[in-house]
Parts: sequence; C-alpha cells; structure tokens
Amino acid sequence: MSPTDHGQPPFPTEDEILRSVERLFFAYRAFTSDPDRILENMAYGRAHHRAIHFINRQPGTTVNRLLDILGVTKQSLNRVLRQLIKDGLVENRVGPQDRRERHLYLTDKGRVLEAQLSAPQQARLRQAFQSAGPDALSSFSEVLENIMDPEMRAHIKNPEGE
Amino acid sequence: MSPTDHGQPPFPTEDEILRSVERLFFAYRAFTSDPDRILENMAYGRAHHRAIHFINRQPGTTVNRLLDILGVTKQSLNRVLRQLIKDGLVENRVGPQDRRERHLYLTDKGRVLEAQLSAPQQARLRQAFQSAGPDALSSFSEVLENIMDPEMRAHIKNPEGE
DNA sequence: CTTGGAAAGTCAACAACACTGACATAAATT
DNA sequence: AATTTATGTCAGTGTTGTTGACTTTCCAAG
Repeated sequence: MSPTDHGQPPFPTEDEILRSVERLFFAYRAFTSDPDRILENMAYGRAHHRAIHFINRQPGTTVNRLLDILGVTKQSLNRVLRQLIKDGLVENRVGPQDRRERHLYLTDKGRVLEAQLSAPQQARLRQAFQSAGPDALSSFSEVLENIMDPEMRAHIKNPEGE
Repeated sequence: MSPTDHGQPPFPTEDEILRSVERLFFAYRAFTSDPDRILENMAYGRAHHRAIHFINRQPGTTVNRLLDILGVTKQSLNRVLRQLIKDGLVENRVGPQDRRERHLYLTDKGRVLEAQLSAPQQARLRQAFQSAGPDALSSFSEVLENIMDPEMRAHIKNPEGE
C-alpha cells in the first residue's frame, strides 16, 4: 500500500458505480419506451412529449422558461411548438403584462394526449416504487437530485415557478 | 366519495410520480452531459461512448450480444463499430469456437478514452451517493431495476454474462 | 420620443443517430 | 445440400438536435 492509501475503499466502489451507470441507462430507456411506442404512429416524437409534459405541469409557462427547462435551442423547440399549435394541442396566448411573451397552455385535445402518453409511464414508476417499499422514493429522489445540475432542482421542487 | 373509493390515496401520489418523471429527465441529462462535453470535439458521439462502455465491461462480447444490450439495429451499431475499429480503439477477433462470431475488445488506446469519458460521470455519481448516505444506493438501485424491462436486469447483476 | 435590447419567430444548412429494406458472405447446423 | 445464424454493407429516410442570419414585436431607459 502507498503511504497515501489509508486502506479506505472508495464508497461506492468503482464496480458499484459502473453498475449504476448501466441501471440509469436501462431504466431510462424503459421509461421513455412507453410514450415512444404510442407516439411512433403519430407525427410526433419524444420532443413533443417533453413539451406537452412541461406545459401541462406549468400552464401558462413562457417559451423562454420552457427553453431553460428543456435545454434545447429556440429553433428546435419552435419546430415542435409550431406543430402542436397548428394541430390544436397547445394554445399560445400573448402575455398579459409583457406582450412579447407567449404563454403556453394545453387545449382539451392536448390534455387528452398528455394523459394518454403519461399513463403507462406513471404506471411503470408507481409499480417500481411500490415494489421497492415506502422508503425507497425518498432515497431515489435524493440521489437523482444530487446527480442533476443544481439549477434544475428548482424546476422539481416548485412546479409553480419560483 | 364514490362507492369504489376506499379512501386509499395512491402511493406514490400522482404529483410525486410526476416529480420523479422530471427527476429522471434532469438527472439523465446531467449524467450524459459529462461524456458528451468531452466527445463534442471529437468525431464521436454518445453512441460511441455506449459501445465503448459495454465492451470495456464485457471484454470479448460479441456483436449480437452488444446489439441486445444497446437495443439498436445492427446497421446503427455497425456504423459506430466500424469507426472505432478503423481508429484503433476496438479490436475485432474471430470467435475461437464459432468463427462467425466477432469478439470485441478495447485496445490500450480504447481504454484510455474509456477512462477519460467515464471519470467525470463516475465522480458525479459517487458524489451523489455519498451525499445521500450509505443506504441510498440500494434503494436507488432497486427502484431503477424495477423500472427497467426484466430482461435487462441480467446485464447488470452479472457483468460476465449469465 | 427615440433608441436599445429582450422575446419570439423564421429560414436555411447541417450533423448525429436512429430506422427500414435489401442484399452479401462465411460458417455452423440440420 | 439446404437452411439458419452471425456479421457486414449500401441506400434512403425521419427525428431531433445544432449554427448562423435575420425579422418583428414590444418594453423600458435615456
């Protein structure tokens, strides 16, 4: 052993970390597969689902805010929003105070699709939490929040905004 | 309350489930951002990283096995492997028993890149587990394994194979 | 009231990475 | 000898991301 090796193995070990890398990969793929399967016969994809999800969670959110949450360019988001608005799933209201802003809302039709996409994904997560026992959710949540970049945490803790 | 409402709120509640949807989204994005940042200046992308990761974890794995793990088409994987082999990061050996099979190994050069890509991602996860306390890892792992499709669990529990 | 800048929208070109379908080759199996 | 399996390859396509350039609208500060 080297003089700086205090005999403390790292926690978690490298092998456990690598397994967790794989757990994240496989779980995330399963998690997105439910809505993906529903969307594959429509003209929409995962990007549309993400927009619909966050507009549903934060009705009246602005385009700028959505850009921050989704972490894509406005050109990329705009392509998605244009389709959703044209197809009557999302409504675009001029901001009441600041009329440059566009506030986004799901229409009834948009809410129907949101529920349809969300249902199997929610069922998958609920089953996972129920099988793991009542205390698993908080550990799971804490680890994921530690993994993410700190600025993003506010978008979970406070669905309303700041 | 309706006659079928037994007064049992679902566990977890819908709001907690939706927050976990967002936790997965933000955490996964952060988790992939480390290697993505390193790769953006190279001719490689996330698909190359995934191939390198699993070849490193299961040296000698076959193309078919890798296809099963990664869940992509052989055309998609082949494009990636062709580059990695051409650039001397991955080695392609004819199977000793079945000479149709190609067994995949990282070269020294491949292992260098693997370590480089893996380091910040591992550091991120280790920090997340350490902050969350010693018991968080097992709950975290259990929930993720419950989320994924069952066939995938074997690829974590036994890095060697079956 | 004019000017500067922020918010939003659009157009064009491009890249990564997935897909399907068709086909080729070599080797193992039946 | 015929079939199946494992792999590789070519061509075409779709989604989603990127840059860069530009316009319109509109609030707010000088």
